[in-house]
Amino acid sequence: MAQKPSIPKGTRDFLPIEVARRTYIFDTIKHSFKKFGFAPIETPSFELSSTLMGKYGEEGDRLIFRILNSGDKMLKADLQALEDKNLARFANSLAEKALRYDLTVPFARFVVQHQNDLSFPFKRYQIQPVWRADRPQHGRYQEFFQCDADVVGSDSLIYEVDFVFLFDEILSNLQLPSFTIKINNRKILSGIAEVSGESDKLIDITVAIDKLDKIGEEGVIKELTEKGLSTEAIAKIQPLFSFSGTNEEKMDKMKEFLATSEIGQKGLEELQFVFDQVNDLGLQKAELEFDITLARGLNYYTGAIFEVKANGVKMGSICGGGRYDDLTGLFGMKGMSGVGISFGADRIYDVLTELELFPKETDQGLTLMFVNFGEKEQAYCMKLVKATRDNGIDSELYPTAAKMQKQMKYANDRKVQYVAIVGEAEMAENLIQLKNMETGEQAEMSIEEVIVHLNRV
RNA sequence: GUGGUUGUAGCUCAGCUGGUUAGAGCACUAGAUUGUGGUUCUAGGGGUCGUCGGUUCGAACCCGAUCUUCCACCCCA
Repeated sequence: MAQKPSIPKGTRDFLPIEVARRTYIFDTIKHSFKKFGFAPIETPSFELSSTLMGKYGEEGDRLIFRILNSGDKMLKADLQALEDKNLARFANSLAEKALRYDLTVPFARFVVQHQNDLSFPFKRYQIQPVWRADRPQHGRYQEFFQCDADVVGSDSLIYEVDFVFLFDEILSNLQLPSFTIKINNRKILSGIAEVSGESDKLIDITVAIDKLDKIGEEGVIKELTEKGLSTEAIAKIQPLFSFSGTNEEKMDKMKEFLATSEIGQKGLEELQFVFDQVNDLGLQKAELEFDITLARGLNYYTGAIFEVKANGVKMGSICGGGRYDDLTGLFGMKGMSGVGISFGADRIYDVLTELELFPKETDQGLTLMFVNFGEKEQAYCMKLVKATRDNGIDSELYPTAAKMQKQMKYANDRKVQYVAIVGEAEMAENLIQLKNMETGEQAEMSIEEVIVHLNRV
C-alpha cells in the first residue's frame, strides 16, 4: 500500500539549490566568526533533560522536545507522580533526554565539563540545528539552524562591541541592504523596575514594555494592571512609553529617569561604552539603536541584550544575543561571565529569498557535461571526463546516447554551465565543441584549452 | 498551549444549492525534428478528492474526529 509521503510539521526538505544557498549563508557567517577569533565546536543534538529543563523559563520548558525512554527504561515511569498529578515529574521519569532548544545552554554545560581543557576567555562558534515544539508560522520552524558565537570567561565590554561589528560585517556581506541592531541592557530594565518600586515584578514589566509597539501604550498599561502593578508604579513607568529621539537623547533621558537606581546607572554606563566605541570605529550598513522596549530574549541575560531586524520585510528578529553572567553557575562553575550572539540562518534565508539577494553563482549547477553520442564516443569521452576531473573541473558524461535534444534539456534543467559536444567529427580532429549554456556561444578547442578556459571561470 | 484557517494530478488552482466516467494551466512521456537547451505544435500517462468515521438512494461538496497549512495570541531565531 503506497503511503502518501510527508514530513513532520515545522520541518523541511532542502533541494540542491536550497542547500547551495544555505551553504552560502553558513560560509559567510563562518568566515567572519573565524576572522573574529572564534573556533568551532559541536555538541550532541540531544542532551539530558535535566541539562535543559528550567533554563528557559516556563514557556521554554513547554517548547522542549522530549525523547521518550525506550525499552525497559519505560518501566522507570514514576506512576506515583502521575497519580499525584505532578506532570513535570512524571514527564521527567518518562523522558531522560531532550532535543536541544538552543546552543547557549549546551555550551555552558560544555564549558563546565571541559573547563580544564579550555583557556579563558574561551571563544567558540557553533552552527547546528535546534528544535522547538512551537506552532509553525511564517519564519518559525520546529527544526532550524542557529549560528552562535559566544565568549565565556570575561566581562570585558569590548566583546559587546565586537558582536555589534560581527552583526554588521556578516549581514553586510550577505548584501542585506538595511537592518537595525537593537540594543538594550538588562540592568537598565532592572533599574526601571527599581525606580517604579516593583523590583520583584521585573519580568512582568519587561514583557509588557516589550509589546509597546504592538499593543500600544494603553495595552501595556492594561497588561501591567493585570499583572498587579500599583497605579503609582505604572505612573512612574509611563514616561517611558513616549520615548523617542536619537540614541544620545534617549541616553540623556534615561540617565535622568534612572538617577536613583545604581544598577540602572551601571547599565547605562555599559551601553554608553558600546555606543562610544562603535561611533569611533564606524559601521558599514547597520543602524545601532538603543531600544528600551527590547526585553525579550532568554531570561538568563543579565547585561547587554541584542536583537537584529531586517528592514522592509515582514519577519521577526533574524539575530539575537546578550550577556549572561551566571549561566555556567547553573552547572556549578561560578564567576564565568559570558556573552554571545546567534544568527537565525533559516530566517535569514527567507529574508534573502524575499529580497532576491542570493548571488547568481549560488544557483549554478555542474560546470561541464559531455553529450553522449554512442559507444565509441562514450569511451572516448570517459577519458576526457577523467582529464577534466583530474584538473579540478566538476564534470560528467550523459549516461546514454539519448536524443541530443533530451540531453541538452537535461543539461539546461540542471543549470549546467558548459556542454561539451564530441562526436565522430570532433574525435577525428581531436577537438571539442564547447558550448556556453548561458550565452549559447560555441567554440571548437582542444581538451587542454577547455581545461584552461574552465579553470578560469 | 488558546482561537481561527486550509487540504482536489508532481506544482498552482477550477469544480454551481450533494446527482453519471472529477477539469485546466504548468510539469512529465512520446512524436513533428537521425548533432544543439531555455520558443512552438500534436498525442499520451497520471487523482483512494489529507486520513478515519458518520448522515444520505447518492458525498470532493453536509457532520464529527484526527493530521497538515497559514494567521493571530503566548513565546521566539
